[in-house]
Amino acid sequence: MPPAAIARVLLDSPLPQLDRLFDYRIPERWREQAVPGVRVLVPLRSAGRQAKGFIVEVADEGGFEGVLSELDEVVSPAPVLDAAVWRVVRRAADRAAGVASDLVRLAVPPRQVRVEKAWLARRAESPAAASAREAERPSAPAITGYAPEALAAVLRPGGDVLDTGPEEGEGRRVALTGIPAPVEIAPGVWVPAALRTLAELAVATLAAGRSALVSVPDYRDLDHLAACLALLVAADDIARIDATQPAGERYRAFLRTLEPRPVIVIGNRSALLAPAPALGLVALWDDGDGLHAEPHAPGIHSRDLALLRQEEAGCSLVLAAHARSTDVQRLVELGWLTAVEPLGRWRRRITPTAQQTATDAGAMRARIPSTAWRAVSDALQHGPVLVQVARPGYAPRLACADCGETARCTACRGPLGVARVGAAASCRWCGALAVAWRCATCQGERWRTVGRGSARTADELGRAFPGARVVVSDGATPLQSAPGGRTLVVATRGAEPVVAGGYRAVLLLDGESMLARESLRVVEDCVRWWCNAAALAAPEAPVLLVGVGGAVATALATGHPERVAAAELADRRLLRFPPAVRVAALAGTPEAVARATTALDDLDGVDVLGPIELDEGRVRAIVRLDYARGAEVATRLKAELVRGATARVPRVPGAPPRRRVPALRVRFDDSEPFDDPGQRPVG
DNA sequence: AGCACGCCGACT
DNA sequence: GTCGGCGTGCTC
Repeated sequence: MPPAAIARVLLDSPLPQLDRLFDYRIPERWREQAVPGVRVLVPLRSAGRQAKGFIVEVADEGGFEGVLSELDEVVSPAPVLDAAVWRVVRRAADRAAGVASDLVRLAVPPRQVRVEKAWLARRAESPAAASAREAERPSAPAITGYAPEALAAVLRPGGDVLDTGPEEGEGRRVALTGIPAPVEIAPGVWVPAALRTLAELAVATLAAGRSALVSVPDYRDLDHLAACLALLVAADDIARIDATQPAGERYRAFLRTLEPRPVIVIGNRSALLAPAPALGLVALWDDGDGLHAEPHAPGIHSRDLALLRQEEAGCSLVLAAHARSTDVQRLVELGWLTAVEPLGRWRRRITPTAQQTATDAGAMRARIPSTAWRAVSDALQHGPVLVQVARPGYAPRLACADCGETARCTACRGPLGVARVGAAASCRWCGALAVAWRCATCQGERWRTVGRGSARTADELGRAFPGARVVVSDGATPLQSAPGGRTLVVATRGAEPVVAGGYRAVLLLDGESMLARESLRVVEDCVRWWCNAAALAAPEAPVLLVGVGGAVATALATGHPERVAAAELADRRLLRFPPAVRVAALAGTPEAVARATTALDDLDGVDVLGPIELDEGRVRAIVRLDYARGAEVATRLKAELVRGATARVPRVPGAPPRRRVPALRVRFDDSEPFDDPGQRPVG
């Protein structure tokens, strides 16, 4: 086939009105190199003005009627935008009324010229290397702790969409409950068993000659996963893609995923958009973790990326967690995912323990019921004990000593707290020291501490259990692992370290205040935090949850956290809240928001909450939509975004700088609008 | 975003 | 007569 004459190019621009393919004539000198996936420079509108972009496809004739410009330059012959990745990116952007290039930036790391040149040179000189290494394929490991037949479909090689009928697809997409205990993978090296499971699944996929993508929410998970994989496969079989790496290393890992030899890609969100040949498995750990929600536009959740990637590749999908999210529960109930549990002996029970009313026995004793107190004492004889608390610092909140009103920062209205024993009060949002503080309500000048953070809990436990070493692990300074022996580990939720052999007891404090947070997802978040902490306990160790009762406690006591997800989902269906429906938050000028909601007026299965006032002159409305309406709503909102981007903001005469704030912002599937911003956690 | 095009007010 | 203000629209 002769080289094509026309390149269809995606421009690297965040503007919604440029989010489509532009045709360019390929000049003779670039004919060989102008292939799909390469970075290019193209003229845009006027000579001299250049835009970066990617060739998405080439053709002999374009659909464009006008006169075509010529491509300026093929930046490099490396085809960095993979065709399959492009299809996923396009679909993901369309689903969220977003701009594809925002996702391409996530999928394709910034170019590193030296690294790329070295890679291209190596590739040119040894095309035989790939086949030579075929012989070194790892042997398939067993998947520890699960019935082999439960995961057989996940591990079946092949899996092209075309040869997979509905029956054959059965069991290929799985909601996997993790094994709730740490395991020793090498002498003295302990990791959460669930991450070993993901490593085993990935290696089994590689052994079948296919690539695997594994995405985890945070870096401690990633380190555990990497440690497991390092014991099972060669370093060259693993590509680690995460944003904290030096740029060169990251780009080298990314280029590895472009090679024809199958690879295991690990990382966070970006790993789900790695090219990876012959994709056999997409796996995601702990989809409920907030770190899987992308803060940047267009804010696609890792779970959605995983689902789209799996669908595009027709491969296996594993969404693994200790506690099921309502989103995964929905997919299980739809039959889209098959639930797989570890073999029976691994059911983890969390024992609810009633909160005692305070007596004169001391504050700490009141906070810890006597049964729990005894359990901790006993467990400390045998090894470390984990105490989970809700908040970091010494005193998470201060209140006016006179009127009791929450003490707030004079600069930003954030809540004041005390980080360490004897430290000065400071704002938990902006960090400003509270000098010359006065109560906004009663003008009082003295405050008192309210509640206990990790530091204060550690302080008190240290005194209550003399002879025990106390260590603190919180969001600011998380520990990957903690020492054994007679140790009390006080950790904020999500920052619990792993200890050798597992904790001999786990005490979950502050359940009541964690549940009191005003958030749509508070219950499933709490259950997730508790189950994840419980999973760090030794197999037979007691796990005690203080001060939580009701159906949630019952589900946890019987070892069935998924029942909480089912009940929550049922509630959300009644209320028409996500994930029973999809939502789109529309923020902007009242006119732009009104026009956008009007554009959706005639659609069934779509309703609008609000708009409500935000800050100066801006409003927000929430659109709720049935899943079946997703494509139509996204298309119409995208059209509104294009219009809003070109229409000017009404100008105020005499106003100094004309704000270049877009008239309309659209964000799909973000539950933040349902949460109380006043209780925003920080750090 | 940028940049050109276009249609009304003060100017050599 | 035309220089240039910024409102308007487009980018293969």
